Amino acid sequence: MKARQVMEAPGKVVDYVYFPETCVASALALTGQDQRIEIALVGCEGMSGTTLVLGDDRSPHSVYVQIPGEALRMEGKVFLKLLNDKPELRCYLLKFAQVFMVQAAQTAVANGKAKLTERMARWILMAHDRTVSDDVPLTHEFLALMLGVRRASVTVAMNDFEKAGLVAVRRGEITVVNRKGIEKVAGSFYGVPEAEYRRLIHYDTRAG
Amino acid sequence: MKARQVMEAPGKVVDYVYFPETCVASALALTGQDQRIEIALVGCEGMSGTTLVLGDDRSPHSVYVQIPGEALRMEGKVFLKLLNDKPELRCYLLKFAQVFMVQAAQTAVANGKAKLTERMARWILMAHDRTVSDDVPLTHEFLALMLGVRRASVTVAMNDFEKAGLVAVRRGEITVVNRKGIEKVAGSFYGVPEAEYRRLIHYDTRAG
DNA sequence: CGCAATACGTACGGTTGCGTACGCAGTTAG
DNA sequence: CTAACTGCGTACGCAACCGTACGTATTGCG
Repeated sequence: MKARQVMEAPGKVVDYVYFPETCVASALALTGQDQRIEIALVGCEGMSGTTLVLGDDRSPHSVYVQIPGEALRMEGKVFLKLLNDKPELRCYLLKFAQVFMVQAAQTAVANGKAKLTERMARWILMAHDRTVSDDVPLTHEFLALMLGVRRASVTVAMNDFEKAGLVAVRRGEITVVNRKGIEKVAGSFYGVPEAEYRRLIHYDTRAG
Repeated sequence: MKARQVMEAPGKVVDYVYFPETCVASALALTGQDQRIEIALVGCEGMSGTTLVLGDDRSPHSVYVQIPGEALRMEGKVFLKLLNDKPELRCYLLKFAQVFMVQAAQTAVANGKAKLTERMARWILMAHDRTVSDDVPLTHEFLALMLGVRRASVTVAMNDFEKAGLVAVRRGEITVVNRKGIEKVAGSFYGVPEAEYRRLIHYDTRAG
């Protein structure tokens, strides 16, 4: 999967569901016109196309690849058949849908109450959880789109992070240096969906 | 149901599911410590306890009555049995879960990109959709909690709304006067979950 | 190798909303 | 009746972030 490759488009029928292996995808919510913001990240812990699990056929969000890598995909129709044949699969995937919802809810809290640095730390941690290396290939421009802020604000905040020894920054790439430190910055804005995931699906992320 | 009566507490097992008739409930997301904000409103169009529909037994949110009124309730265990016996019921309720998720997602967008006046207009409309009269009994203090802003900010914004002839304000009560006008203020931050609801469940709200 | 495009650094005034604080009015309780 | 409480109006300095803009460094491409 290449960067910015589309998995779901808002209002469109979901033709394929994707199960990321090493790539990471962003789910963006959008208003009727223009305004958009990220609500969740999906990596190997989840899937795109949860709307099918919930019995709908169209996506309410825009989902696309944020960090390139590999993913498995399946035709929507085949997936639906599988869901019907294997009740335990649906049961499992419903739990991921719940985690997804919790992630969206926590994003709402963060967007409403957290400062930019806290939100950015949260985002870096979520991305880090879903990548194999410590490198997150992403431009400030895109991160700004995700967080719904100016590109320049990201640049300034990221430089502060670098000065504090939390990350290393190169053109189009961010490297996690001091994860604990970033967790400290994110504070209580990071961790709730991750804990929920562990509780429901019993699988450990980097967060431990 | 009296105001502030609890339907779900975060991390607790959901003993009862509620189906509001004339009351309106708020779902709040909270971080590990203190920070909280509303992510969705639930009225007669939906239910509390969607987590049970998704196969979990604990609530990730705090849900309580915001506007008093009547509601039906059912024991969680009975509800689960019913879900298993009636697949079409589960199918229906999964769609509401999806609408709930979209509502949370749109709240995330609004919290990230909208101004206070836009968010407040959005909230008033959502509450209005779920009440029978045009009166929304609610203090500025509580609305501030919902929106995650200062109480004083709500007061100022609400007075501006009143001066503009959009609402009438009395102690602890807001009356919708010019709904169209409020919709104009909310702009594209209102309407997405409502359209989704109509699409999935074919039921018209006041908006329609 | 040179040019264009991309990505990042920086700056400045302006707006929004915060934190805090105080006063007043309506409402309830003794 | 009066005191306490709750809800609302208002004020002031301040921090965060925006919109806009322009400059610089790196990269890709012809």
